[in-house]
Amino acid sequence: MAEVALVSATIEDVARAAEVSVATVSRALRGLPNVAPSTRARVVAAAAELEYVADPTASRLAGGRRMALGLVVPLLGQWYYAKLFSGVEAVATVAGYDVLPFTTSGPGGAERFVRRLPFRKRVDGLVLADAPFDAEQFATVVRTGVPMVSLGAFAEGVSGIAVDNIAAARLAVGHLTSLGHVRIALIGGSPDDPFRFSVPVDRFNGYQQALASAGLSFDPALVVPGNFSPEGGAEAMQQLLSAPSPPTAVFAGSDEMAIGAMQVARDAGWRVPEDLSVIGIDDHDVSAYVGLTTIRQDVIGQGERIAQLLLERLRSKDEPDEVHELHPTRLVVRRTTAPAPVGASPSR
Amino acid sequence: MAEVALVSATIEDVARAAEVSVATVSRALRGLPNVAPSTRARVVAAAAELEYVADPTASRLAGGRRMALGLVVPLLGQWYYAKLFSGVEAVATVAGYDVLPFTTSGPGGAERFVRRLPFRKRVDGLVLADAPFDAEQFATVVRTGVPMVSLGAFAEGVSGIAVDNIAAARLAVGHLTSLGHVRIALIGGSPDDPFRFSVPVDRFNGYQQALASAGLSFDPALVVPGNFSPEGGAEAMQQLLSAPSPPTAVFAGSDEMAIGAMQVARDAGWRVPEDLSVIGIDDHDVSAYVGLTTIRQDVIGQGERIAQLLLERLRSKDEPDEVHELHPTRLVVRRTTAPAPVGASPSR
DNA sequence: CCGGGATCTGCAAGCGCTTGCAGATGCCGG
DNA sequence: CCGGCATCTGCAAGCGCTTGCAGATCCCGG
Repeated sequence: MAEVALVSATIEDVARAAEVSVATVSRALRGLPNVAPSTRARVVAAAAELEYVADPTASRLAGGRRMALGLVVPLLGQWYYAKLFSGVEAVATVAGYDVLPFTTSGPGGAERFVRRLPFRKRVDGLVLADAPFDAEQFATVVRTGVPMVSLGAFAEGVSGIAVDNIAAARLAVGHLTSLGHVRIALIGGSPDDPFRFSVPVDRFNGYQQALASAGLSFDPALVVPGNFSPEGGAEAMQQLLSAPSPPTAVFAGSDEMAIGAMQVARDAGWRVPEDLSVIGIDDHDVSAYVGLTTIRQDVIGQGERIAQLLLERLRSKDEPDEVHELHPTRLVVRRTTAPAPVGASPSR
Repeated sequence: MAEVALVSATIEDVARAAEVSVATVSRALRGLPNVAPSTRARVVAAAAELEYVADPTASRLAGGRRMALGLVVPLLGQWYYAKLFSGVEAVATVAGYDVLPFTTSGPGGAERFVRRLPFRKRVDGLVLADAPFDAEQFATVVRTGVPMVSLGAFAEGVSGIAVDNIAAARLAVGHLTSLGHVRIALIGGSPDDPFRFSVPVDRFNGYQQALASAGLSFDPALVVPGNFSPEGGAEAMQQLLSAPSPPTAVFAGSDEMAIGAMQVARDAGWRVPEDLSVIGIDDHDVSAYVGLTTIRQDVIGQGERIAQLLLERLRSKDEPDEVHELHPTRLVVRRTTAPAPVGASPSR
């Protein structure tokens, strides 16, 4: 049993114990070639005896690699980003990388992030998730030369993945039109919403396309921002309810907004799905349990994939080809969507 | 406009540009005393011109402090831990610390964590959140000498905070008994559940105390594990429904379990709250929007507080007094609890 | 028995900072 | 006008590793 390690062993202690040089210890412990098996065994034994672990800070300095990935997200603590983080973290950890979160919606927001570029010299690569940057800000970030990949929105020069938001929106709205709905509202992020960048735009486009496919007209009064939160969804629904000619179905850009919206509708005496159909996007952990029809996406899987992409990029010396992957979504029908109420299809 | 910084400036570049020594640059930029104002200005200007930022890795090595906090949680990506993370991260960031997550429920679980002690030499301090360690494992972690604080369960020798789970459970069950409920089920973590450690135990005790206070008898058949997930809550409810004498009210140890339970009950034709009252703990983001009555706790606030506690501990040279803070909870009555159905109060 | 390549190991120079110590300078009161 | 102290600055030794290079050893075929 070893003593309490008030000051823990360094590589030098191990070298002394194994009667080799520190260089050999370093090579032996990291599994590098050109170390005699017997030597390696001796080193490993000494290291174990001393409970030695290499100081990552020193390794990083000497090795020139930070062994850390940055994850830029609007905020932590929201369902989507928490799942994303766990996916990224899982893959990064296995590869020996730490992952450092950077938020762009805290105090100062994206502007502060771009002014400080806090990831400089701390990470080897960056995952930009729904980065709310304008073109100039984006260019500033790119100019740091830090390898990066993007999630949720594609940018020239940067590999990335995203779900096909246009397709997802079409899937959702198509489900509603196939149920006979004619007045279909969209609760999205606001146009100037920093969150999820092009995501709301794509979903809006998909929404319009689906309406067009079904021969339905587009009514701007049925499009309201929802801020990707239950509160925002609730406010949006409030607004829709007071419209001169309210919708019979709502497509919300996230399940959290959908849940907020449903609540308001029910409070106002509308039955879901009899009077109002509601569909979301995400398949949030609780969605199955509130019966919400939704477009499912695999957020953890996206996190894992984007981390892999970044790690590959870091491994390959030569700049790899730019890749833009579209991840699939799936319609999950539950109990918040139903055929349009009869006689409730007004203006056309 | 500076050139593209393929290789970024080091402290030596700045020293050269400002015509001072690297030592002076270091002192000037960090705001240390004994630097002439004019010198400091010159250094700051040079640093700005070169877009210099100190390499944290080098600072850490030289400074002897890792400037990182470890956050040990069962898993990321769950509501509670995501919120916690964001609270910890906010405070740590302001103080210049990174926060590294460590999960204890992934592959290998707590055992792997204790065997590897992956936080060694990487963090200056550790937040143990609902650490699922037995006494021996806990001792091993403590023996590393890394300063630590705990969240969710108190341990001798370690400062920490927690919500008063006994009180919270009493509050919840008291609410139900005051509504006339007599058969009240508890959905908690399982006894051998790694998650949240003493939390389920405390809540169980509070549950029993509240029953006793109301003069109600305790029925072990009404206590089932729920694993702190919606799925677990659903399974638990399934079990309760098939009990010979089912409950009229359910107290779930988390809102996610409550939501899962409600769904199953409703699927089985029970009306909530007319036939079955349900109360949770947490006040999850969506709880307000599904009308769930709950015991609210401020998770982000707990994260902020525990981070402060740890930072204070790191700052003070002398070992500070051990502190055990109990954080308040609050009953939030919504629409899932109601008076016990009449004529439905059987065995007593 | 010898030369040369393959293997193994050690030396020492960093990686980019921080910091204790000492030297240089400037200022004050006596 | 001088000694002494306070203020400012630089020197250089680390922090604990990694890695290019060269020396030492060993083995084999010729």
